[in-house]
Amino acid sequence: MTEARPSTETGEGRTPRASAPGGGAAPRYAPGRALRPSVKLLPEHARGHNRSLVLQTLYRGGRLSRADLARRTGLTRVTTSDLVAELLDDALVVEVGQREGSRPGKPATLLEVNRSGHQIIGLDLSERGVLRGAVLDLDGLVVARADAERGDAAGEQLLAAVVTLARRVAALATAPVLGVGVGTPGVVDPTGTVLSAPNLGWTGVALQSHLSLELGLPVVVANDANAAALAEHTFGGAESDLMLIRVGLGVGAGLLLGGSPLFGSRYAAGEIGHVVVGTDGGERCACGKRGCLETWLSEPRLTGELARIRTEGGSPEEAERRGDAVLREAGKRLGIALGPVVGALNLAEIVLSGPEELLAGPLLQSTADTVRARTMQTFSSELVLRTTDLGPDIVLRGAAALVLSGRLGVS
Amino acid sequence: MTEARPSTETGEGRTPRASAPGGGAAPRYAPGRALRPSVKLLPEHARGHNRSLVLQTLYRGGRLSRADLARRTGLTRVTTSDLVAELLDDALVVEVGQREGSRPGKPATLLEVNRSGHQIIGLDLSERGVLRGAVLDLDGLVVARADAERGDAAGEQLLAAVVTLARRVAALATAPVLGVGVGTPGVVDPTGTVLSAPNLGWTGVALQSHLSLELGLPVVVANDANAAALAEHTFGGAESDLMLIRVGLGVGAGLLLGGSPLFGSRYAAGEIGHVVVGTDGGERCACGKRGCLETWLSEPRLTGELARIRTEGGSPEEAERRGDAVLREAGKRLGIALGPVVGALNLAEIVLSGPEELLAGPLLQSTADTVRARTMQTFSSELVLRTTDLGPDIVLRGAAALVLSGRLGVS
DNA sequence: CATGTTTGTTAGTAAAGCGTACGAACATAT
DNA sequence: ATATGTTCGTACGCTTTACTAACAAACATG
Repeated sequence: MTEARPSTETGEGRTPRASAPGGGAAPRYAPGRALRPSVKLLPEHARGHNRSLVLQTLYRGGRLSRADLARRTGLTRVTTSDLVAELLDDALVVEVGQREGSRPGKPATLLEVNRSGHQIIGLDLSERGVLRGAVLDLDGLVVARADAERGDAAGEQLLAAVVTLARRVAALATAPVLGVGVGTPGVVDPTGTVLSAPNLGWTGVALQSHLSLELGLPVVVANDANAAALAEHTFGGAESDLMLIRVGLGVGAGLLLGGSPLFGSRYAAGEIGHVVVGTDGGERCACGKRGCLETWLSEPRLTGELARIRTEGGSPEEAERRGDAVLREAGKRLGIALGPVVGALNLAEIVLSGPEELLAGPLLQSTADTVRARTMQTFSSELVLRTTDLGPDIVLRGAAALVLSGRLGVS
Repeated sequence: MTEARPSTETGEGRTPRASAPGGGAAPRYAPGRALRPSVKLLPEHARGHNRSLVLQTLYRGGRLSRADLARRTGLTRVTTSDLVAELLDDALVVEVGQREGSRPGKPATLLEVNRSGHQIIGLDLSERGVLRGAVLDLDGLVVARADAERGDAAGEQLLAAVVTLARRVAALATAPVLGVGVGTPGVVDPTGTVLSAPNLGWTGVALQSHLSLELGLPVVVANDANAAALAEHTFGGAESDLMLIRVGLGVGAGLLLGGSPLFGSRYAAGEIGHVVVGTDGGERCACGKRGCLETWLSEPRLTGELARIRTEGGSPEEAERRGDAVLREAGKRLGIALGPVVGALNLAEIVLSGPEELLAGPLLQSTADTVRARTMQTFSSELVLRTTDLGPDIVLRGAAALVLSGRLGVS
């Protein structure tokens, strides 16, 4: 079931330049890691890049022949053919018959991404009280699920629970596992170490290397909001300059700029929950400040407020009116916070993810109105502001997108 | 004097894979353009990358031997030697004697970037009423200057004036010109076309290709604030997650994230002047909204306000007190606008550029205080907020940095 | 003076992509 | 039916790139 090796991953010190490892059917390339300008670039890296390029083209373009791929990528038919042979070998691509329609010349052999040849394991640690896991296919669709009660586990104990869940999910896979993606709350560095996640009781937990060692599989770890943003881009058809806002216990954001996730100087990009918004005070926040975005927008605060209104009586219409006012105010605050970000980044799209019944109505509308009223018209007229279509599985699917992106260079 | 060919630059269609063009001593590589995942990557591109890597290492590291470079880059001594030979050939690097000090082994031949082997032409179109030009060395220091009155030239006429100035500056160069960098206000796309610059009366002006054709030199064009941000990073020792705020006629910003400039989905990133800030009204802005950042922070508005206070009389202490209050309020507004951006991007550094007498005192202090009061402590405690050390030449030097980065891969 | 160290270069090898050329398989014109 | 042209996929040889191995030069030290 598991196919890839334990993956020391980073620090590949002395890479043997041989073509295929003895291990058999393992994918041969760890493609396109971020090309920091301070790293040497070998021809074999170029090959990995081109291999990803071919796969990516096929992933986006549907059924294509080798010649089509060559035309689209700019590579030669020869080279393309060679790369395709490798991908066929690794069971990432399959031939699906010949092209119909009568044209002159030899009929083209159509290729497609092998949707059933591999599966991906996704873990979502961002929900309160429960650890969620799933097996997903290469399209990011959930094939099987397994959850685990979190109880009040934290620290080491929680880490063990995550490993156990991952094993249970892995057992559900019906095809070789391409890798494990994890979306976790907190600050995560690029090596997959959770630097700080108060909700989980984690500080400096080397989640990626630990899981990878325990499972013998490649593992990719990222912040849940970043994962969700990637999901929105890969599976939700979102633009490549995207901000995803997650409303839950707190408020967090994931940013995709020019198609690649933003980490920030201390890997804490997207932590907007404790930004003060507006110049007119506001409630006191747990962090000590007054008027943090979370004091207006978090799920507990909103549901609490709505419940209070309902219990206070009054006509149903009156309650709805007051409830909408609360939601609109929350949306307005979000809009106020987003204004400068939209201006500074020239974002193309903002996506809200969280409890649909809270976000989808007056809140979203009010956010949109506020952003438009507070930024240059050029920006706001081209800005798309919407709620996600990916539903509650967004982080699981984002985890899958992490693996696709990290292992295959597909996004 | 000019050495490089007219530079069709983009769209290199059929690149002959021959090693050196007949033209003689021209640098052979146009290095490290942004590696979009949708572009094929050839071994020769890898070589360009490695060449840049060696040069960059030397640029940052001072005097190093070939063996040193090999150790730092991870490349072999052989490969490094080969790349260095090329760089020597192109007069980008020089040998500067042997290493002193008694160690065993053959003494090392020290190398250095050839500071005087090439020069760069920088143009700054962002100042009111004047076009500024300069010859700079590879360290970004101004060697010679030439300015031109702009008068009320705009559109075609202004474009011609820019070409004329560029020619005058080029005539001042005393070494082969590596390229021409231009910092211009407005929205600039990556091909160097000015999509929109109201101040200059330009819409869709293909500045890069026009200049390049006229001058027969490689040309790089960017927004002035982006250029300034790059200058701050390359010459000012700033971090690689940086936001530079330019206060002048309006307010603009340039962003450097992870060391590379951010363009935004419509290439309009950094346009924060017309973001509404605060929730308490404010003056009406030329753009029609109320409370735009520019209504608090622009140079005309601040100098006007200060002049008004001074003419209104009162004791000097009273005038100073009231002047400081104006500056503090402006700083506070900037801080309010920056809060969400700092939180969303986890910036490491914010640099202010503009009239020193306005920015350096209470304004800066107030901005810093406000940002700290309105963002998570983790962020603010690690955030550096300061005015630039590069002075009024920041855009010229940024233009030079553009050329260094675009032509040599050095930043 | 022998030995060890560091530097920089020479020679040979493996990988990657290109260009050319070729057979296979099809449509269409004669 | 045959000839011609087109498109697809592959085989062969070449160039570029960076690697390994080996070596001479130039120094310090016992």
